[in-house]
Amino acid sequence: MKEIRVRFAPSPTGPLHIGGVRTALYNYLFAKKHGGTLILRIEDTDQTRFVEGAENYIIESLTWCGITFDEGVHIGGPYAPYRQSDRKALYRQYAEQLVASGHAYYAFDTPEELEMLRKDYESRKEMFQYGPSTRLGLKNSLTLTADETQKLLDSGTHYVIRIKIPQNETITVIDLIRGATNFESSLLDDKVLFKSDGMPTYHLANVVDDYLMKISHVIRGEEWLPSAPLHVLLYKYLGWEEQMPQFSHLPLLLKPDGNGKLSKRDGDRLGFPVFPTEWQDPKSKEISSGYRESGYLPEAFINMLALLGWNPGNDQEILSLHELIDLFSIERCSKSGAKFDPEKAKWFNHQYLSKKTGEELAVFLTKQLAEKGISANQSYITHVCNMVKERCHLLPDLWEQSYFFFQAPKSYDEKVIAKIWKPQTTELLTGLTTVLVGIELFTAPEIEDSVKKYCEEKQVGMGQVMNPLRLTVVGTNAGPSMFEMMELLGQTEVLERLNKGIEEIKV
RNA sequence: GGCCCGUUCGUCUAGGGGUCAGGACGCAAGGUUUUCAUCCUUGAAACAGGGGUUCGAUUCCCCUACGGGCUACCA
Repeated sequence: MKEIRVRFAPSPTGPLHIGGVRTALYNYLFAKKHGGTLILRIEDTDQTRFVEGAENYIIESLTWCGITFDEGVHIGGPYAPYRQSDRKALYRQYAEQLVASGHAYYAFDTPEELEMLRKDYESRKEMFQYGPSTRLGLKNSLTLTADETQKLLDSGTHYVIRIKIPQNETITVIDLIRGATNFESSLLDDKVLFKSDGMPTYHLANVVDDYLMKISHVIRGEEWLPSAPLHVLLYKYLGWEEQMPQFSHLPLLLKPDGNGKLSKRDGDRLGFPVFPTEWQDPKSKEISSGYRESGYLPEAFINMLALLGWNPGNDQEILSLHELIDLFSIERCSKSGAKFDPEKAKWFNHQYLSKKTGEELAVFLTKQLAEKGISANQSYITHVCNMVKERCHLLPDLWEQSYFFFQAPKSYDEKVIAKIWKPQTTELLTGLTTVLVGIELFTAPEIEDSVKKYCEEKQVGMGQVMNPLRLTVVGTNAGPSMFEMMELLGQTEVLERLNKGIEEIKV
């Protein structure tokens, strides 16, 4: 069987959004599943769209996701270089080979001429197509004599090389997800393969590199399906039909609301990240938020993404990277686009977060505390994490759910006071202080015991005491188990807060 | 406009000629909890429409509608 070699081939035109990450992920899963090789190739044939730092961003954000490559622009490999601009010298010969074999031709029309032609057609409500029906009326090596063509070439006139699309052929694209799709060649146009700046277009570079790098499967977004017949033709005309990779076109990721494919704007508009990690535009300096910075765990992020357009065929939703590799199959990818759901992304993160150990989470909370100038000992922080982790969805919740372990309340929630602070509360709590002072071993069970006894003595329900007590200790009516919390805070601290509360809370 | 792809609860989806059309997110109601959250239980919620084929179609075929993608010397 043919060796499995797949590639992720982004353009460094900006940060990679989650749709791109998913494409990378599916390539990764496919490669790992079949013991194959995953390659990172940078497709930077359009130098006008180059964005500083984008390539680096792609590498770093995928690394955060846990997606690793076997060959690529950042690690080299047997088919280096892996950046198309570094392979520039290589493409011209293939374009010229196509001209020589009669499957392509030189075209000398300027962009301005073509633009005018398009406008002209448009005004007649028609679409201009550089193809079989029009190419004989344009300035190219098909209409010029060999002499004239040569003269233009020699004089340094700008030219492009276009594919000569055949007249009445049906081109079949076999796709592992969608099956066979037929395209009529007469509806295709003579796409530019080689640009006047000496660079190939995507179509040529992609086919040449996939061939040269022995790519066995092309897994890419659905937006490439319409140009797949062109690629099939290229393999055929270059004489590489036997080595043509198998195609899979992934469905698109759509906006959570409304219609259309997910874009950067949607994130800003709806308040969720569309990029794996934070990105700052080098020109506008505008910052786009990332999943990492928003407090998502990479495992959760990847798990969520994997299930957007693929599923294992059973009800299991929480899947480790290892399980994903094990279960993945390209045939189980869905055909229709998936609307992205930010709420479910949070749910996934909650699942992973609550299963982390206190030690693991302490690393994050320690960092958050440091930013606020708070320090505490590690075992205390670990304890706190264990106590609050199940209440957290995103990493910043660690602090949101536990701040009162690190600072006494500065104020008390008015609404809660109104609801629970009764006329006899002050007296009840004052009595409680003497009970708490008397506890020798300040542990949760001991405290619970004493408080229960106290309530029985006073003939009041636990809530009468516990709710106001929580208010004095936390500042509001939220938080984990009071008794465990008190044990962790310690007798002195609890009494201090209690006394302060009794002092300050008046109805 | 043309070409191509698609269409199961609001969303992600399973299923596939005879099913109570299953799960998850979200939502609602109960329960647990001294509180909030978690958690547990329950509930509402879907086969786009019309024609075929068939004893039977959500499942197969066709048409329509709707959605999406592409239609650059961008990728």
